Amino acid sequence: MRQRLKDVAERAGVSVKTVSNVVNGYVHVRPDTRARVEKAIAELNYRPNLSARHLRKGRTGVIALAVPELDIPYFAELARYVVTAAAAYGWTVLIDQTGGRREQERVVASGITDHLIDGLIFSPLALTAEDLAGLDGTPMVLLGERVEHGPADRVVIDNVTAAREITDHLIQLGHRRIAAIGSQRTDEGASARLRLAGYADALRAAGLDYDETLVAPASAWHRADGAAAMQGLLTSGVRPDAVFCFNDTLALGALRVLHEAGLRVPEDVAVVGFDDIEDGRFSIPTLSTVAPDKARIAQLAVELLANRLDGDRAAPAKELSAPYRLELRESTQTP
Amino acid sequence: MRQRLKDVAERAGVSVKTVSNVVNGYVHVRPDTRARVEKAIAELNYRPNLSARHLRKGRTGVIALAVPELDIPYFAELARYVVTAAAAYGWTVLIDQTGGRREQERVVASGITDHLIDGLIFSPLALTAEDLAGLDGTPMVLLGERVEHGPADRVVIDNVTAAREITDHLIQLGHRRIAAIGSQRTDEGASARLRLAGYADALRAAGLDYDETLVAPASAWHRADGAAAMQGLLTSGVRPDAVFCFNDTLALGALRVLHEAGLRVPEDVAVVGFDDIEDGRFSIPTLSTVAPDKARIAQLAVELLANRLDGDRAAPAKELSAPYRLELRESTQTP
DNA sequence: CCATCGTTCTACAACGTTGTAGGCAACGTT
DNA sequence: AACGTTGCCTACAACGTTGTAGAACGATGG
Repeated sequence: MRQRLKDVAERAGVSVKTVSNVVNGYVHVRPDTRARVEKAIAELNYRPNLSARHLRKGRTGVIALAVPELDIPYFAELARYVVTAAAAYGWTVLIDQTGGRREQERVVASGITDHLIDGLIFSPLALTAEDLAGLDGTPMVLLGERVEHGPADRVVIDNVTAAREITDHLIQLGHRRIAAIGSQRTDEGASARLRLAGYADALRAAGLDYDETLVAPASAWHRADGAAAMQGLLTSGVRPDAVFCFNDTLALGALRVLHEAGLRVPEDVAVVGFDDIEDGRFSIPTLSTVAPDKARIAQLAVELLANRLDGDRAAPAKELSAPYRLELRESTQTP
Repeated sequence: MRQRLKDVAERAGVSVKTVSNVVNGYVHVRPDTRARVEKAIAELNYRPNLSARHLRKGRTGVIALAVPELDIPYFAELARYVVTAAAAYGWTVLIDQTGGRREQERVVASGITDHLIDGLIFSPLALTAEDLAGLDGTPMVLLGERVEHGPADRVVIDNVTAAREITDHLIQLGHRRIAAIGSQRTDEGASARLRLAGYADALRAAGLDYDETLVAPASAWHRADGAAAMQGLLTSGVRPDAVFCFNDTLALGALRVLHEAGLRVPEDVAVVGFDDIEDGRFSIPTLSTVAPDKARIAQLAVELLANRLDGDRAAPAKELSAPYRLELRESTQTP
């Protein structure tokens, strides 16, 4: 059976509250009493009941991270960093998968994990600012640009500038017919919109035309979608000499199709991605990409949450920006 | 502020318990009362406090999944399936990363998530049966062969047979100098030991010698470790005509090194992996592998946990086996 | 018309924890 | 010797929920 404070108290011959004081490190406990209690705790293998503690204190020590899909490497890597960053605050992280579906995201946001968690780090795909309005509950930190002007703290990276820079890298290398893969019609694609904007900026700055036939949509951003989009570009007859994929998994799918078509990367077609997932460091060829500082994103998100929890919950929403850098590898440069 | 049953009760003009009955779908509530209560719930946006409910009922509706690392694609994919399978039971899944460190695994097993979770699905790397003995707490389902004859339910796949079959596939193709990557000296590598045994079995059955110089250890099973091991094999001068990597990420690392060495796959060296992660379906070349039925593994694990929670907690530990199949792709066969 | 029964609802206690208020020694100060 | 102060400890209440016991009510059967 599970042991309670009461069991420990009886065994140590003290009151329940004294045991509680020992467990919580309260100062005014005589050394010998403390020792007796600690002995009893050890003998009974006592563990506090977090639900009861939470009920009393209003804190669980658990935060949630909600992402669209765990088997998208970017989110898996991010999850790892969040878990690490949260550990510094003694927090456990509960990970939620929304599938990117608005309904599920709404449920998460409005607190399916009701009262079980102290706060939420949330990477929404489909959620709107309205869904978030009127939410009074759990403190929340948003990742990415999906919800602008929302009521919650945010951590972002400068997608437009990053996309411009990586596109510019392709231009510097002499590429002129640069395709883009990953645009999205729906208004769900906030990242897609910003990266497309950066891409267009770079072309304009270099005096290149923005050619719609070179822009391939991708409803989701998996390898298979990248493969399909690349296939579409090739069969439609437009012949890009470079491709900017809006994330790395799209790029890996594109690499695969280029390989099957007998085109060499980077000699015939250069390819860049976005996210810097581990796969891209070992793919053939290795993948040039925009590398957001995921550790920093996670750390900032956790810090924002910590401040919100300890500080003023009504303070105006803050927005922090995390750095990124370009990782230039074989897919744009011969070794 | 957060709303409680009491607030709803006052607004609806009924007792607290009646609101509780409505929330829990108790039958004997007059339709008009129920409607009034539901109206009040909606107006106040009431959400039950799970901690309080748990304290009272002894159930949280949360289970934990503990894996070594989330950014190992196999575990990320598995996590996805577990979350899906658990949803069928109305459970939320809390995901824990142990890093494969024994100390952390011990903490998780002995219930760091104390009383917060109803059960635990656990994929240990370093834990021993002794660590688990004497644990009376949370019901647990173990994944994999790490802990044999432990006190908990298990879901496994037949690693030895699977390894034998994929090795045999290489032998059937005419390969004779078949290397293995991923063996482990420490007793932590239960999967490694079993896969190595299957590999040796296949060689023996075909009348081939087991050559120690062809067996490369890998302390962890990341891409970088596979790359290092493959590099080691190549520089040591042994010249395998095929490589069995004990998981897919090792294989992807090996593919990369073979590519850098100018060796063609599968013409010069055939490569197989284990796990069937998504990367292997898009790598260049695509990767032949053993494909464990991850969805089934997750489903069985969740079912075992459900039975344990609802049924006899003292019943003898059960062990279930999940199927697998061979996925033969380009890395062993020219298209 | 009364006893009985089922339905609908309420009051109370309890889950395990911690904050608050307070008691009792032992101590130092006047 | 009387006083306040400090250290150590205990008793009690409360967090929000649900199980149990039972009250009030109307319907049913004899």
